[in-house]
Amino acid sequence: MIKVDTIGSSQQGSPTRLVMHAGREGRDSLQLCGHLAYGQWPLVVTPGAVQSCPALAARQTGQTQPEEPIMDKVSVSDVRRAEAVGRQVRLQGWVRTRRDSKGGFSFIELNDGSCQGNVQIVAPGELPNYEAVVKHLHTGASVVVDGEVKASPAKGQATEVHATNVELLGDSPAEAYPLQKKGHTFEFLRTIAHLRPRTNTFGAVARVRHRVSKSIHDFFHEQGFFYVHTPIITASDCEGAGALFRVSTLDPEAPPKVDGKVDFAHDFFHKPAYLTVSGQLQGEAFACALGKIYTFGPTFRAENSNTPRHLAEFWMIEPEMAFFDLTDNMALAESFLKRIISDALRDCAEDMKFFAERVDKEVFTRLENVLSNPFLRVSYTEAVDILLKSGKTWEYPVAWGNDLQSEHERFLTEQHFKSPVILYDYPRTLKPFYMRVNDDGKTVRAMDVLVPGVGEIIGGSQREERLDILEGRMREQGLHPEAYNWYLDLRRYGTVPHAGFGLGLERTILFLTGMANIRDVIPFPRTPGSAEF
RNA sequence: UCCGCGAUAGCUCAACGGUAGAGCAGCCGGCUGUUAACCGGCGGGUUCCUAGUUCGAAUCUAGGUCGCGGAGCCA
Repeated sequence: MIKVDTIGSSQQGSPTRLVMHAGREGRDSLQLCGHLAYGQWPLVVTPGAVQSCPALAARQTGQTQPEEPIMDKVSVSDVRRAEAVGRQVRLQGWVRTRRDSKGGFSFIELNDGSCQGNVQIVAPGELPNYEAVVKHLHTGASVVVDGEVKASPAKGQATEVHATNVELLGDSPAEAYPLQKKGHTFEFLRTIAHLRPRTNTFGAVARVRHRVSKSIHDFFHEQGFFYVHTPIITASDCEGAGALFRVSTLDPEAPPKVDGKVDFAHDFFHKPAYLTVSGQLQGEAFACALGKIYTFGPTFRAENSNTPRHLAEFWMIEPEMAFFDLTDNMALAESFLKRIISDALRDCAEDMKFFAERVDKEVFTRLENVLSNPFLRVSYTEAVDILLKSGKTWEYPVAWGNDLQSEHERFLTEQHFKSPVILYDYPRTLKPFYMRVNDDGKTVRAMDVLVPGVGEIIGGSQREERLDILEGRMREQGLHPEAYNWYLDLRRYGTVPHAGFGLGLERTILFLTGMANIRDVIPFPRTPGSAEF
């Protein structure tokens, strides 16, 4: 008997590298390390498992390996490939559906989340538990299946697994399990957010979301950026953007008071504290030291927004670059978005095909259009001219100095240009203090990237690096420069031109997948009045 | 927060002041290398809550709750 300590393995589908410490007693351990093709290694083990291991015993004693059934623990994704034919495998997953044949056997559609598709298990009537277990497998039940991968004689799949063993791990009573073998509305699935990842759509969303997250890290790493973890709790109540969630350990029933007001000097941080609405200011500090950085983390807005595009808790990516001007910033934003799209199309082909067929027929057209065309650069002033000359009647009036509304942005990107558009140089009165003032004195170096279908997906700017002008802008907006002392230090000591932007992860996933509601592209959405699960 | 729409079987919906139904799924049976399988049968309801109008309310009225869409705020 051998106690397995650790196992390392390479990517599935390629030769497997196993590192195994197998101690017979105490410190008498053996590390095996080598590149072994599938089929050579008859182990189905997990760390901590105690089991007999003839192959390892053979290695230790120099004997040849015994002949016995060879089982590789593999994913559904692996066995659906034609190359898997002939392999003996162990699969673990959840039953999607079962179809019985009076020929005396059953088909089981098995999914383990590794990919969009299921693998068809052929379970013969000869299995000892066929009548008792297999014929009562319900949607949602968890099973272990051993068997041989064979080419499928019927249409619909390249391979199927002929089971030699089917073990039920956890039943899923059909009369109670909410997920049925039929389409459900996203609205209903939101009420069972803990089960919805088991559906086609939400599995696909989760895999695309993972791929996008990885693309973000890959892209920035390759470009020489450093990932900086900016704080989630902030004690500066003056970040400007949006309503804040308060963080406090005071007793809400009886907070300490001074002069009738809550005395935050007795609170955990000795002052009022909040959940972050942006890591940008801290990001600037690190950009002004490391050159190019990005943040990627959760962000919180306490706004009472009830729309398919807003969450109270969402994930945001905020790159910040020293020695970048607005032009550099736009170029980065464009290549960044294009990279995310092309990675997803290449590496999530099956899931993207699902979205195109079942969620949004336009998704490929839209993404390919974005990939193959340069993003247009249009100044705010030009955009206002276009809107004024469009002959359209607007619910909100268009005039230089007015903020652009959803209807204006949608017109520009969806009807007028039919392409992603970067709008830049907005009136200074519309934008926050940290954006760099242009020589005209009227506009600031802001940019918004608008995409068809979603609207604003990126907002950014070149930052104001001149101390006196920055302080003036703060006062202009009713802020106290003293409260931003550390931020102003970045301009007092070795100030540099720099720029950055923010990208909403969930809005990016909406854009990529064609999903319509932001609550359906985050695992457990938090919205006003709703923090279930 | 404002405007609009909605809430009926596990799910999706119908019933438009007069006995609450269908499809799907579930259960049972039949049939089949099946694949959103198909065919037959069966069970399944506090019509969101509270109050009101009425001989009678799923239906009309008022208030509330929750959900969805549009707008604002923004990513």
